[in-house]
Amino acid sequence: MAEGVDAGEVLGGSVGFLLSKLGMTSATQFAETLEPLGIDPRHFGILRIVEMASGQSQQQLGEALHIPPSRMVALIDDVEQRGLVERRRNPKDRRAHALHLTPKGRKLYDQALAIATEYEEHLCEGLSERERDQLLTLLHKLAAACGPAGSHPGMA
Amino acid sequence: MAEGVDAGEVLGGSVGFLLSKLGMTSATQFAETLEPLGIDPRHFGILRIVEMASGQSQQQLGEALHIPPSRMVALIDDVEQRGLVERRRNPKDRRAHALHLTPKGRKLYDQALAIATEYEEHLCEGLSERERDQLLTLLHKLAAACGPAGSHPGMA
DNA sequence: TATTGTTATACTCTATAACTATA
DNA sequence: TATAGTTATAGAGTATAACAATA
Repeated sequence: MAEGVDAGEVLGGSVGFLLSKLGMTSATQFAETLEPLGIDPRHFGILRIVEMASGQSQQQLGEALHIPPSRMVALIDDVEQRGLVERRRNPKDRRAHALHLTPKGRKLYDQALAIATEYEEHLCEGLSERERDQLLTLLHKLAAACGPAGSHPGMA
Repeated sequence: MAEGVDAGEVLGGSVGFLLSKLGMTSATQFAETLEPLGIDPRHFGILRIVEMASGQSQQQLGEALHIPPSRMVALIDDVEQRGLVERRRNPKDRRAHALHLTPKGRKLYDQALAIATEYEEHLCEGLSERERDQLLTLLHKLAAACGPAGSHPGMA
């Protein structure tokens, strides 16, 4: 039998350990809820930033997300082949690709947002409204101290 | 210029997003503080579980951590070559390796624990004692709802 | 000459499954 | 025959740097 060993619950009193564990678990679960849409959290991140900053070039977005150019190619290829994002030639600078959501992309982004909201509810369902606000506040405090804002390191 | 795009701060109101982002950031930072010791968080996890469950076999520990046998080999090879963990033949079953910390391994584990504690302090230094307790309580609540306990998924 | 996007190469990490030695 | 540990192989994902088109 394998239960001579009880893994884990020693560092349960550590914020860092819990944060890292919960962060990974919730990210995995979120990815699973996104699966029916055929995308993963990184695609979601791309759709989100293209929506926020329509018409920007690949490398501009890549810089904002700390993704190297060569990786952006594959990522954008991916969402483009699904008909979610469109590469348009910029007439002012024909080297650059201006990125835009297609109608299909916008629709799917909205669906993904809805799923994200739903997952957020699920994640927090053990918490009262007040506890949830507290948690958010505390996490923001931590985030402020924990390195210079920036985007989600999971993209990079 | 690349700052036409302000990445990230839209989902800042999401517990899931913050959790995942902070978890990854803190894990990376913790790995960096461990670097002077020549180990990373996974080695630390191995040392920790060997310390907790001395004399267990590779596969018993692997099961507890959800690490497949073939990966355990490389991991244990690693800590053994550094003289931190010892594989002893079990006379009762000579197929199995009983794992033990060496004196050097124990010393390094203690050092790593000290570093972990120090990093934990650093991580929480923006929080009052009371806030820190609150956060810990809230994270535990979340953890209870978020899948069946288990060990840190980063090991598996 | 510098820059956007692309491609090619090489490297790391991992899981799968074959293998050995013991049982 | 079944199990502990090991090794071999193949696949995914990635960064690096060379490359083409345009500026």
